[in-house]
Amino acid sequence: MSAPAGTIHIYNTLTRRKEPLATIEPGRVRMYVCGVTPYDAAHIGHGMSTTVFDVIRRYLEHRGYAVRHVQNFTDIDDKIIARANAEGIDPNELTEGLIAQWHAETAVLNALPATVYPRATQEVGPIVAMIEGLIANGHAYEVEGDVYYKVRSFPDYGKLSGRDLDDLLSGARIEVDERKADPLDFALWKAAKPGEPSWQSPWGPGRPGWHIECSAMSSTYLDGEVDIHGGGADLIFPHHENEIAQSEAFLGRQPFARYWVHNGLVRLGGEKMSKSLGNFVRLREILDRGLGPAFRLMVLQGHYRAPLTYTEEGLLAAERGLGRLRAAADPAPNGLPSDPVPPGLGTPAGPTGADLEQAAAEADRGFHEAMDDDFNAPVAVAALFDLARVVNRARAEGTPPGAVEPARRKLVELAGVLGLTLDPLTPDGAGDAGPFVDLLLKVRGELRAAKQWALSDMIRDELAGLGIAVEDTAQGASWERRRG
RNA sequence: GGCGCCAUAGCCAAGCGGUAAGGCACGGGUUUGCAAAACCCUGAUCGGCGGUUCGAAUCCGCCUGGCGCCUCCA
Repeated sequence: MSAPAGTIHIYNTLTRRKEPLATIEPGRVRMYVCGVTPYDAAHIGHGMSTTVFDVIRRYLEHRGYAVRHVQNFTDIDDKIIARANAEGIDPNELTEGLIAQWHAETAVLNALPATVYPRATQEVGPIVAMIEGLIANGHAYEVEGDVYYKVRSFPDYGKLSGRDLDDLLSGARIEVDERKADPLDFALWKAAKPGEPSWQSPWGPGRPGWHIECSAMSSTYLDGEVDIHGGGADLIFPHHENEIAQSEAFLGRQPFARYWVHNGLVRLGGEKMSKSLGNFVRLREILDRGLGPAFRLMVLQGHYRAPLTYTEEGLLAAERGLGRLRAAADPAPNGLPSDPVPPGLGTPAGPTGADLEQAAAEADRGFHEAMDDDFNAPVAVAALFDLARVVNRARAEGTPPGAVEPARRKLVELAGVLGLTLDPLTPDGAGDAGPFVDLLLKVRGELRAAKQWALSDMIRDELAGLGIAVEDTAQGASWERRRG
């Protein structure tokens, strides 16, 4: 095992600086990541966010923290109601299906499941209680069945997004609702319109506003105080700003969350990808092609706070790179058995076991230094590639498998910390065709033995056309299914 | 109009004061019956102009070009 020693530093959107991680409880991290509003299929922006926070969580756990990871579903809102109406189904039916799909897709992405997945519709009690508290302490008011948050009552409003209330007003893109005391006030509770799903409340039937559910759920599931509060950069304003206003006004203390962490947004064609712009790629399109791992690597090769420019070319480049890592991580490359020769003994050629152990130690150190520094995954990944090169070179130069093994294991271990599984592709992916491919290659082996090059090459070319890559080695032919 | 971010080799992308990580692609090799895979070699002075400094891609100013938020959004 590795023995990381440094302190983890995290960039905090609130202070705009990297800060050493100091958790509320030693050895424990309370992490709240804003989940989705399930009204449509997940796109790759959700995939990026999921991957980013999965890696953060995995790394924290790797460093010994017990992470309580809460991720919500905001399963009631205008868009859900509109979509359900359009499809002629109940909103619950819509969200149930999409939430099930979400779980399936994030599992394929190899994201660890959250500790808890609370849903807004199942937390109405705590939500109502919080709104009542905000009215009681003067931070909210009711108007005709709606309840609004009084933005001017919270002096710190704007501290997360760096905004000034008067500047916001001059933005002038806020709809004027004469019933609100201030145009910037936002809804905590919306009175039900005819035909809409609703819950009973002291202000009549209605439903929660957009931001209050996260305040209530983080309070309920993380005892009102959060270590890491995360989400996409597009949530900084107004969502997280409003969450702070609600939670800190309600709890009467601050900070409600210590570290605000935001991932950069996926760009497509030079601009932000989003459902509202209509320029999105569904996550499923990538997963169905078996490129989930490549997607993860693509995300990891950029910094989590920087925007990620998504292109098909970039995804395939990641898949190629992943292939190299997989080759190095393969315990029995090209059919070679990984014999149990002790490291450092009688190495006839190539780097010695000691060389490889040193390379593994260097990779380990580089990896942890990078990840400790605000989860600098691209640098950590570079350490993986460096180690992979050392492993492949050693094999090429004749270092015995046993001497290579420690470095190979280190590669698999570190990749695993990032959620990258480096299993070889060979067995899966071809389904029932596997035995037939084996048979063809057996025949081809006979042809090659007889130097029937034209025929044997034809078999190889035809298989390539079917997406099966054949490689000849000293130990015979191996094959794998190409992804992409 | 307000707030903020970015501009690094063909593409993607780290670095954030001491003389440019990594990935993909391209080209040249080694290996191979030929391939593939793997390995080796090869490429940038960091958008432009000034300034600070012994020293700047890294700090400051201006310019140009992108982008995000201010409205639902991971």
